Amino acid sequence: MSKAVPAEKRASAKPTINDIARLAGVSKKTVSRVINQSPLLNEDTREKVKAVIRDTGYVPNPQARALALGRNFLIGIIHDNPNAQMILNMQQGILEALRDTEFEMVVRPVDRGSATMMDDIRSFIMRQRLYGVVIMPPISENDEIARLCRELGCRYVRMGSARLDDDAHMVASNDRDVVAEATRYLIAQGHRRIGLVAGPHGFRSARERREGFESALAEAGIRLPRNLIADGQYTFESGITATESLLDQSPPPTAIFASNDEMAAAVLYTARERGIAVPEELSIVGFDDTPIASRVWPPLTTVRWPIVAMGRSAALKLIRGLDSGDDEGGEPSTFLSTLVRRGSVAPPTRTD
Amino acid sequence: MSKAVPAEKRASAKPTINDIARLAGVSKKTVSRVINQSPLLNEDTREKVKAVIRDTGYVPNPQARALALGRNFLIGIIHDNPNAQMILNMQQGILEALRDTEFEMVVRPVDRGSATMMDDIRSFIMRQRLYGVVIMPPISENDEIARLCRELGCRYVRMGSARLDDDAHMVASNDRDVVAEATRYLIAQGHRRIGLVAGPHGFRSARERREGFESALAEAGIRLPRNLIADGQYTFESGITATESLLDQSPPPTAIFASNDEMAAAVLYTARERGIAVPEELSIVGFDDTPIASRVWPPLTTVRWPIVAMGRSAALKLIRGLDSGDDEGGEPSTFLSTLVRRGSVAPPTRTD
DNA sequence: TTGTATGCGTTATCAA
DNA sequence: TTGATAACGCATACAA
Repeated sequence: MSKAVPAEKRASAKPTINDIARLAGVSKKTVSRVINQSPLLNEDTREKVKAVIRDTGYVPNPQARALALGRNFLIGIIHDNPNAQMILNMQQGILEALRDTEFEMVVRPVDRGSATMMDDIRSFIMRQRLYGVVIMPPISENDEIARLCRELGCRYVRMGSARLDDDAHMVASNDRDVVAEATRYLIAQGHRRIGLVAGPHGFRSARERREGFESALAEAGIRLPRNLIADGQYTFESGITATESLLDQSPPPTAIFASNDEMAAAVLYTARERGIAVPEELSIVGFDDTPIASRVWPPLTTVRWPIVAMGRSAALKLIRGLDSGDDEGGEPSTFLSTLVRRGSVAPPTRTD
Repeated sequence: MSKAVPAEKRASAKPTINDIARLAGVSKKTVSRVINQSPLLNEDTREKVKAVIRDTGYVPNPQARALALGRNFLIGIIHDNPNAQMILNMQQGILEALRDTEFEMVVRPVDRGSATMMDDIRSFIMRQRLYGVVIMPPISENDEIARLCRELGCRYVRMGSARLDDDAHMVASNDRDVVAEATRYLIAQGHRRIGLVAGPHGFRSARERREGFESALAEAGIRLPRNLIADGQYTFESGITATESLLDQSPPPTAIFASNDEMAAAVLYTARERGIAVPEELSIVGFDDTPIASRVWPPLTTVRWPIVAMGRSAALKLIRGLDSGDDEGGEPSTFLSTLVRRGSVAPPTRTD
């Protein structure tokens, strides 16, 4: 090919694989092998090329790689989560794992109410040729999405409150266990009439937390009257309504476990509104350890799950999937949440 | 689930521009012209090709376009923001603008303390060949980053509390005005000793809010003693310290304006800790209208800025930059924040 | 162990 | 107004 047409390349132009090959006196393919860490390469050649790459500051063009490989170096994060802090913590964990790799993170909020949600996700994955996706709760509980990912050949990891999938596709917390622990803590403080603000029907996390709550009561031989369970939707507003129905009982509960912090904050808010002293007349336990839990007065006893670590692990599962088929000896799949004890729990001052 | 969807979407058989050209009986360049809305095209040809595109469900491959064009269809969002809700609202606004376009959003948190921050941003923009970036406060106040974007030929829009750049590169709120309004509201309630929890030095938003506060006091002829100004860092913890120093004054203020909600929550927290009744003994005003403002008791009077609309506008400024050189008659650059009155303000019960 | 030729899906050049 | 052909930067088969 003649060099009549192309103009003299500017010194500032980004070097390409051709420049490296020319400067190192090898073919492009050899440079490509160095980049992709091919095992069959003479060490001297490898070092020579590496030196040129260092000197020139060469970085492979991700778009060209994406085109040639038929897939992009993008990790998607799919969520329909109202909890901003959780999403950001997850993003932080994922980005920690992606730091110093060629991957970038793209975010896609979805609307579970939308009729086109599955198609949206499909075109998101297809168009961007995503390398993999991390699916956040509660949308992660939707098995359809996991099936779609498999169908499209897109790696995925789901985050959730229980094991919904095999180890390679899951980072889970032990919601049931830790809620049982939290409930035992309330019982140990002397509480017997304990109310539950449950999460929405159909949410696995809601079920896990409820079952943990119920199992701890059963284990202590405490009967749970039906009217001490109020349904919530994980929102502050629904928490208000649920709390009102609990506090209207006679006698009212001396403690309430709310299935997330939003609703726990609503319990506290409602108690204040009614002039009920917390924790003296009413103890409260939440779940998530979002910032709000530590910013209200009194600060809320709650459950903290290691979301950043889960995000990091989820991303590593995705990008490590390259070399190791299974995940044994790799990233953990279950993460232990812990009870954080703050000022919203005290022994009951009233006994019935 | 999505069986009604046209079968062309199968992963195995994605049509390419060649397929469209063959089916339409034209060259690929002509198809390319249709895709890119080239003006010099026979209408009949255009319609014919469009019909084939519709029928096949053809979608151009973004990776190939990125390679050929030398730039990607990605909008970056750069932030170093501790306020999760603000980031998510911004993301929502940007995504609303990007919906039904070929653009995707990629998120990049940065660490202003890091020595490599500028290099991180540079390589982020260069490697991904970003189409444009939205820069969130407070990092948006850094003029170096704007200069870097210009140098790299990357479009950018900054979000901030004041106009730091020209219209095409800025979405700003009127912090100074609205804080003056909030302060006048406190004065109208009868407050004279009003404390300020200021934001960090060097933050433009902190300066704007402080100046709005001071101007309203000056305008009412109220002298602001030096010891009624406490420095904060926009964090809850710093708000605690600042509030303590204010409440230790004698006499203490009857109202406090905190430069963001995190610190306003800290004011409330500290007041509760000391048994000071809010709003009877102490009125509180915050800024941001984050979820926490409406979830504490009493709910906080605060300033709400239209972040979703600002995000939408920022993204539109970026992707509209194509056809219209200037931004006249286009997206607005200034957005009006509003005072949200809740229960944390009341007339003072004590007069000095 | 290394190189050559070709493909990935699109856009740009320039001639028809 | 349209089309043949060459980029774009990298990876893979297949040779050497």
